[in-house]
Amino acid sequence: MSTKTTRDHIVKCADQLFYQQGYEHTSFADIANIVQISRGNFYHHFKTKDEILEAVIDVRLAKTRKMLTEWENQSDQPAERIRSFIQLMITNKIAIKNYGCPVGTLCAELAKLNHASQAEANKLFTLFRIWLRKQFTLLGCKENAEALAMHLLARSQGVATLANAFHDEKFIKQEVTQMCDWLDSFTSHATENQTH
Amino acid sequence: MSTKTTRDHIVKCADQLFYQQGYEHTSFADIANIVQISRGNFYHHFKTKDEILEAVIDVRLAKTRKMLTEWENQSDQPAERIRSFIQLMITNKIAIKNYGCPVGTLCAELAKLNHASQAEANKLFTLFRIWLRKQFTLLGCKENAEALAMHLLARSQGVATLANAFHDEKFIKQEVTQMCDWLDSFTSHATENQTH
DNA sequence: AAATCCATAGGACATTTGTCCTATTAAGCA
DNA sequence: TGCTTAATAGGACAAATGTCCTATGGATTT
Repeated sequence: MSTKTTRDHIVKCADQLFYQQGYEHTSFADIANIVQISRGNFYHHFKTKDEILEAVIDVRLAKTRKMLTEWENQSDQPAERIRSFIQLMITNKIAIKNYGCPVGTLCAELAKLNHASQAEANKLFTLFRIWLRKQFTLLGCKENAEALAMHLLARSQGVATLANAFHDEKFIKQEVTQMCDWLDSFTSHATENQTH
Repeated sequence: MSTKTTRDHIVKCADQLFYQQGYEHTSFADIANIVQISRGNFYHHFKTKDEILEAVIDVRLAKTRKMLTEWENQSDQPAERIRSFIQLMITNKIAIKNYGCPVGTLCAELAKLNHASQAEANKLFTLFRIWLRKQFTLLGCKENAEALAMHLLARSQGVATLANAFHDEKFIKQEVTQMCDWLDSFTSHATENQTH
């Protein structure tokens, strides 16, 4: 396998299971089964289930930061960068159809559980939020950048929720096209500062 | 209390708890505690936890149907009816901020659990979907009615998800205003068949 | 070679959870 | 009034879950 340490392997498997089955519905035994490890050994690496969750969130945060940086490096045009964000839904459309958005569903679950790691998980949203705001600012929408970032984030979330409920990937494509069109309307006449 | 039978009371309390804490995270004991009933008596009304969930979903479906009918009776203008749907987010903004959308979060959870009642819960979405499609058709957007219904549904879901994650009701107001503006663009020139 | 430390295994343990059984009480009906 | 059925209470029970302890094996260091 590609992971080096046992700990990394545990986190990787837990990450997947938390996404597919939810955090609460995933038991120690579930993870141990997949990792092929005894529960005793398990406890040697993580003292509590919450600790695993923290590690999973940390990994997701790191991966997200890396991804956002890559998008910035791939193009110096903010519109193109934002398009990378939108296109991510296409790349992950099968997973989204089956399990929803990894960020949205985790934050929603932790909110219901009133879990201590809520704030940490929400940072995932914040990463995208701030990054998008930055790109919209660069696009020339300084005044509305924050609202536009939240707006786009919300639309993505909604699309993921419905695609998951209706098991419909075509809907993702459809909405992604609309979001791209919406984005284009800023590059063509950005000075209007419109929000649509 | 306003409920008549014990069964109704159980369903009412379970409904609330499932919304606030999630289905899996709500135990028999939790419900019994609030209903002030013994677990033995509990089992007399519902043989399994799944049965309670079914009853809760049935109640939600009935309430939703009633609400949609009322919106239709309150106005014969489709645009006004759709506005009722959008405005619902304002009415429930505090609950949405605290617990997200009752429909979206339930469907998302049941999807993760791969629960047998998934399809039944999704009917809640379908009710809104079909109703909205009908209103958009009446508005003169026959070709795009289905896409428009899904689009509006998705936007509502996204707003609920983010308002919950960021504990931000102001964002709900903000987006509701935008959705109303978007809706207005159909009444002013409906023949263009635009989707924005 | 001896000693120390880390990884792993397997099982113990208390608690919770969903489920179910039995006994008692209340209510409707003949 | 007597009988049948429904409602309620309290507890039993097995399974699962998160947590924790102890023992063994292997590796590194002294």
